[in-house]
Amino acid sequence: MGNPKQKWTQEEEEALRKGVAKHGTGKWKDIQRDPEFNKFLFSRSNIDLKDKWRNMFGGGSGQGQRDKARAKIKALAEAAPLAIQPFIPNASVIDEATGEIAVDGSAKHVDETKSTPRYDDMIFEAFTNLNEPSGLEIGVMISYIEKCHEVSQNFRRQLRARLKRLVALGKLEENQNRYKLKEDTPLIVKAAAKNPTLQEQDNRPRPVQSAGGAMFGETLDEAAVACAYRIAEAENKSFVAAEAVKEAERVAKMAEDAESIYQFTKEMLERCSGDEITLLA
DNA sequence: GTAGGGTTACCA
DNA sequence: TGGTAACCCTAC
Repeated sequence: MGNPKQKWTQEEEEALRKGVAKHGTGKWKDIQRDPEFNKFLFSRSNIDLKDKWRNMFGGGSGQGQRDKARAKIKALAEAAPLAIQPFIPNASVIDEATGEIAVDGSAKHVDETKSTPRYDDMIFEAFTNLNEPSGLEIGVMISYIEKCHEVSQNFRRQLRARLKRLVALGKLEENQNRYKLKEDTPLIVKAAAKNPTLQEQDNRPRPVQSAGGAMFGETLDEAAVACAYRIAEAENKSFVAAEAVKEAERVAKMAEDAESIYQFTKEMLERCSGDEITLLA
């Protein structure tokens, strides 16, 4: 890829926006071919259009909606912090004086770490807090980080890249899409040293809360996250439907206007063709 | 033809 | 050095 990058101009972006408004997302070829926009987009391929739209708004489904989903998940997590991370051994929230897990501290911890820490910190935090001896699946890690931190648009891509990088650096090991901290990674040593019982806790089965407890073999954490996702997903669909209704209403209004103009023009034509002198206001 | 993940140039 | 945006690749 030695090609120099061709930055998008304001005109191109505007043409893309209008093209999407006219044809909808996913109709990149139609937009690109449309004579109205082609004069601005002739140097761009349909793929370019798709990529640019993804960069601008996070893809056809709308990054804004994905943000809303994330916000929803976070809101749920914050609304019920005890339900979401009740018993997970967490070196960050262990009371140094007593050695006990400070459950209330988990919410505080979440708040304190919201200020977009670096990916490495987030990754290691996930390893520490989710403490999975068999390795952490990337989806679980993403859910956890999205729940606890403000993340960028293409956070998932960046996270994957970062994980690969850490594997390459020998800080992590990957096995069947699960990531584990290498034994000699200082973080684990540090966490274990802080709380000597931590390693024992690792091997314990996760306790299940009786009130609305975990179901079907999931941990409570996973169940809560899955639940939050379902709700967010449903709300997304509702939002998309509402947008579609708005769009339909807008098109109907345009049709109505067009009809008025047509009637007016027709009337004028009739008057003019009938030798009638018509004054326009 | 499109979606989504990966790669890389560029910038702060 | 990390983040972003443009470009590339591949599966569907």
